[in-house]
Amino acid sequence: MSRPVIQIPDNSKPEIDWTTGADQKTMAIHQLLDYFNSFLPLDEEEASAVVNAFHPRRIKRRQFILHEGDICTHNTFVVEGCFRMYLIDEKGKEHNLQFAVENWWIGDIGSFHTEQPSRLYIVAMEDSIVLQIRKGDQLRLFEDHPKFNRIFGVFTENALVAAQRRILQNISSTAEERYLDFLDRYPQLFNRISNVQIASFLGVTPEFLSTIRKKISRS
Amino acid sequence: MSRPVIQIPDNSKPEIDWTTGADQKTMAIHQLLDYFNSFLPLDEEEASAVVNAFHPRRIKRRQFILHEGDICTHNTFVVEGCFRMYLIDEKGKEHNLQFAVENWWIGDIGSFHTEQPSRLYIVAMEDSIVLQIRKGDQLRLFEDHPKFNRIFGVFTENALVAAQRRILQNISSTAEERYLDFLDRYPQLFNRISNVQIASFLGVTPEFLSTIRKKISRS
DNA sequence: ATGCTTTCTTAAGATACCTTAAGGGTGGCT
DNA sequence: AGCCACCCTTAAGGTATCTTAAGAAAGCAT
Repeated sequence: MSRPVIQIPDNSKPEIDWTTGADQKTMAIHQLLDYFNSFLPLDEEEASAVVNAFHPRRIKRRQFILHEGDICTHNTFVVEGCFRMYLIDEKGKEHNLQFAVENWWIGDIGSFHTEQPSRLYIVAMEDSIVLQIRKGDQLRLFEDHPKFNRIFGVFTENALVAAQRRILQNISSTAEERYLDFLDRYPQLFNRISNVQIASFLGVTPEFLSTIRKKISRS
Repeated sequence: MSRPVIQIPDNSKPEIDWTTGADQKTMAIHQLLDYFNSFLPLDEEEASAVVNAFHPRRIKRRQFILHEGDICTHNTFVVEGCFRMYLIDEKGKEHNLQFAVENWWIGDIGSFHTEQPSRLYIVAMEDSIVLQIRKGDQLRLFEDHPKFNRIFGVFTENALVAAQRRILQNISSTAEERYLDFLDRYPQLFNRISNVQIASFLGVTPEFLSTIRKKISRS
């Protein structure tokens, strides 16, 4: 029954063969530069500082880029692919704090900033390509080119607004409302991520999400 | 070094009589400068920029400093007193997103940044004294004195980390665990704020919080 | 003091959500 | 092809939390 039809046209996917040369870094970096430019246009110097500061990396499905106990030393920009960041509680259950797909950032900001061990895991849910910047390089970027202070400041603010929104929803809405809002808000995610993971993000069991979906499909 | 040159009235009592002259602004501002200095020491110029940019204001209990539909035009530093920021849902129920007491910031960052009408209310729970800065003045402060970019960046990051922590707790913990954590985490708040408000912050009804408290007291 | 509002509590019945268990479907791997 | 891992669903019974209602205690206003 009305399971949402999954058709991902693959033609949009820039198939990147990492082995064929230096172009891949160029392509990935270009995507990041476009992204920065959409916030505040960069001049040549700033753009080349970005090129120098970020390093590309291929991540295989199920590969971790952060593990509990590690210090989060990199800030990560997703060029292609899909990640989730989660916590494992005392009972051994996973709870998804965040997803990240193309043009999203991911990392444990707390650990990155304080340099204390993280309690979080970040794992690739698909084969992925990322650009990473080390903390020291990011600080240098901020000092040498103050514009990045502003840009990253806006990212953090946006993340905070989204987090506050989610808190309000968690304390005021039912799981069904949260699920409907998720579908509305993240159309790029819901046909790409398993319901198990979405349930964990919403804070319900997969079984209960299933009954919610059944109820919705009857409407 | 940098302790800004601001006259401190010898009177160490926090009792502020607004009518007796200009000292009150001095005292309030001094508290804010101390606060900034505890993050990054300010030089004289920066300190005097703060003095010029922030305006003191007395807020009476039950008085609003932000109302749904308003655009949040100020960033607010609490010198003395206590506030809560909340949302009213479709059913007319209030849900507390945040509290703020001495040396905390409060405001609807989303509305402040986008200049769109807010959906939130901010109200004083006690007679209070605040220092406010207008958005334009804050931007000017950032431009003229880049250090404030960093300082406010740290504030925002800390707020984001706290918000993420709360999300994880909401999706992984029971109400009792959340309440115990609240007591642990905000000892300055729990004997100052009514249980009705705490319940609304935790996302439970006051009745249920009452049964939680009863259960805890029996241990 | 008298009343009015707010707070906290208690309890009974309802609803949201979880746990456990089971079965079927799909895709990857050999 | 066959097996295995993972995902999705369904259902029964349990727990967490809400709703409604009521009453007692504490603060605030007239």
